[in-house]
Amino acid sequence: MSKNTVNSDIFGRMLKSEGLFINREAMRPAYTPDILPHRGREINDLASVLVIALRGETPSNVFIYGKTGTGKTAVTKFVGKELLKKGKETGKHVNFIYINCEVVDTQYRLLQNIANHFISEWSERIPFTGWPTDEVYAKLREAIDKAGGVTVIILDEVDKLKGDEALYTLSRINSNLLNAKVSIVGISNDLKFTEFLDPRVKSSLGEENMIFPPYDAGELQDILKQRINIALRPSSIDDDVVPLCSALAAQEHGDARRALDLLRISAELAERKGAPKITKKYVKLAQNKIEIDRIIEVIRTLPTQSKLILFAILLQERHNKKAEIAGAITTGEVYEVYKDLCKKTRTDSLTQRRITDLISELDMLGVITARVISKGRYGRTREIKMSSSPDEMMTILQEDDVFKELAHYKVRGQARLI
DNA sequence: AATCCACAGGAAGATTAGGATA
DNA sequence: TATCCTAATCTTCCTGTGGATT
Repeated sequence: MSKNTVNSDIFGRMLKSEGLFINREAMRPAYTPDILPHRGREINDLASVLVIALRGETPSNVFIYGKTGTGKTAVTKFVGKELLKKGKETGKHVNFIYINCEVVDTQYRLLQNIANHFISEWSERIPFTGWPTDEVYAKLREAIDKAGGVTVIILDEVDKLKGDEALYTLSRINSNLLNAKVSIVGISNDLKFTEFLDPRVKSSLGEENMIFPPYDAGELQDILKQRINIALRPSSIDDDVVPLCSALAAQEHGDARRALDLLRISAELAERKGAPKITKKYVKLAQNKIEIDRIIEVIRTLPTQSKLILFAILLQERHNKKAEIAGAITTGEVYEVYKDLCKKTRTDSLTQRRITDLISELDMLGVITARVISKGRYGRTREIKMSSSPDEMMTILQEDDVFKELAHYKVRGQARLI
């Protein structure tokens, strides 16, 4: 935006200006396209298990594994949609319920959710809380039986479900039904998930297992191209952008969501800059933005103690820079500043042993880099560095009330050896 | 070659928080 | 509601160590 434009009717002008998008939604993770490239096999496999429902019989329970962004959710939703469509065409009674267990994560809420799917009357619905769990279960049985037919229940991210009792209850439900049939499709990105399950649940849930392999770079390219056709204006993208996004996402275990995010954010950044084309430059910027957003989110959800440590690191680094002290920060320095911060905020301080662990935790989260080095005669310690953008981190930390009173805190000068 | 710093990081036990159970 | 259980957190005590210095 140039400085001499008038500030009136900003939205009007923004709407009029040619954007890069035709259909922004098609780039979002939640969007399910009509064609899923390179997932024909998986669609077929799942469908061949579930067709049985259209013959009025109970399909085997299925367990689907695969890393994030390998199309598990998209495939199951797609097959579900087709199943419902065919059910309607052929007059067979088929129900399809999709539940994300990260949102609905307790036995009560799971049963309540499924039951409410069958109950349209608001007054009849099961409340969020208040009923004994077995009563919800009874109501659920009643509702499913009344609806009849075959019900396919998708449990996305089953590993997030608290306790395996919910799964046990559900896997047994068929023996309590007279008029209806239920089969369960569990989705998880944790391959080791079933190892910790009750063996009874394990055998009943894993009648059929499917593994979704990650996409390779070429497949990712096809996915991106397909979305680009729907989402973007023609010739609004450089030829080398798609290969780049695909290659970057392929490095991260072939995550299609990642590739799409990268492309969408590149497009958004390019559009915001008023660029006519998405170029490599914007992919780099997008990558950077994703990383910063991730770090910001991590910091925001950090426990107070870790925030204090990070704050101490930031302060010490700022102090060192100002005093022109070369070299990275050490654990001991951080601990001293940290203890002082605790005193100022009247927080209980932890021992240095624990701080050691918390520092390596911050390192694993990618917020800082902490490498063990030896300074010979002067001991062994961790060399702590900020990964990037300390100013943003500072801003985020300051959202926390604990830091309100530390706004003007200064690290007192201390003599440093070496 | 021996010393010794300034911590790393393992082991085990104590404390705490949160959730399940009676 | 009380109490019991478990997993996570934290402390205490400890041994180990890379390499500049002596």
